[in-house]
Amino acid sequence: MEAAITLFGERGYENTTIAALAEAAGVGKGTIYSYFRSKNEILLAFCEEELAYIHEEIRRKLTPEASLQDKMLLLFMSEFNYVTKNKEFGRTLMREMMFPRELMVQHSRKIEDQFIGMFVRIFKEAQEQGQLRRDVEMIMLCGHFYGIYMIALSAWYSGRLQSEDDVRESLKMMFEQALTGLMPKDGQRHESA
Amino acid sequence: MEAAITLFGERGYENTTIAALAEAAGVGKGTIYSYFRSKNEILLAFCEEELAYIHEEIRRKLTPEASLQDKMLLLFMSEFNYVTKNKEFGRTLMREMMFPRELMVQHSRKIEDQFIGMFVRIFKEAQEQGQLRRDVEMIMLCGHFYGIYMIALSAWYSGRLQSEDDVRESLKMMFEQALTGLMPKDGQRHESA
DNA sequence: GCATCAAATTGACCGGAGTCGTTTTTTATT
DNA sequence: AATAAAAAACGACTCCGGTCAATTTGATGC
Repeated sequence: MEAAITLFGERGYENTTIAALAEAAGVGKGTIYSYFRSKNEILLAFCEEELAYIHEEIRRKLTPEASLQDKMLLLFMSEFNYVTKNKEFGRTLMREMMFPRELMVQHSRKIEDQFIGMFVRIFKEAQEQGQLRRDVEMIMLCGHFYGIYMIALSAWYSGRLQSEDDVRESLKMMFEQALTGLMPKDGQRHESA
Repeated sequence: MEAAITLFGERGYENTTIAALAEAAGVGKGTIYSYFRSKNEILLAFCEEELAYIHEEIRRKLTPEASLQDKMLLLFMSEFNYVTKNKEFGRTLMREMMFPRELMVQHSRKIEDQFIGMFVRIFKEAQEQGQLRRDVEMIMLCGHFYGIYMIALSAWYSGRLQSEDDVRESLKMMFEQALTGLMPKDGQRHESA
């Protein structure tokens, strides 16, 4: 793991070979595979540690009196900055997180659960302040917000959103829309030309 | 492409080697790489064709008088069934679609645009019937619905949602919530115990 | 028919992920 | 200390995606 932190940081994930990792760790190539089942598993283990740290940091930055939107924005933009510090690294991570192979499911779940923990805390506060419906399951709320984040991230990877600011603006707008709903308010209905 | 359709169908994407593809097509390995830049590019090209066909089929099934939710459900469940017919094939496709490498961006955009075309048609109808706000950009609407689908699909890949029915139910519920909004209606506010 | 050049084709080759039979180290037993 | 058994470490090897220099094909002009 120490070798991974060093080498992934230095040259990125794809440019780090297992052989190099083994050498840096002072062990044989085969030994690595008796602790990790694949190169991607090393990445996830690596991120599990890193993200736990980052989440702790986010938690400290979160001011309880901020609006739900602002909290979400802070959380996801921190995440975004971490994931996209190295574009190719983040891509591999997100691919493995969102669409894990059978072997990786436990890992990606563990990381997801870190997220869910933070979300739930924030959502409960928001419910108490009357900013969020109480009749929507926590896991669904997570889904709504994370779904929006995923789409924004994906749009960034495909070049539809180009800058960090584009991403922030999109998130902000979509959070607002998700909260108020996509249906017309009754008054606005039937204004068709 | 013909060889790809045959072999991907027979043994799946990962179990098809470029060498096998070349042999089946009756050409050398190198020749393939003068038409496609990578194995994944073959996959995307393959899906571009397939999906165009499937989308045409969906379009035929869509009854104009159905509710927005029902239309979306039909569309995404068709998609879901296609993508998950072969789990590993779908995983690779979704990974490449959502988090494309620089080289693949054009391809994944083309496929996305097929989707967006369908969405826009449906959304316009829904707006005319007063089922959808008019002050939200089309691309944002796409984002909301596709985001929900992505999350559901991801939950299926990570085992949180186990059956097709679980996925359908989740989609249904989340569409409803996205339409009505996650904020409390004014009446319900401040009912905290 | 022949020469020339561009385009297309090819498969030997390369690098890296992952496997496996062998060797080394550790632990347990007498 | 000697021996046996279990665990850990190892790196040569396999497999496959992708590259590239060499070769073949085909078009054009004389």
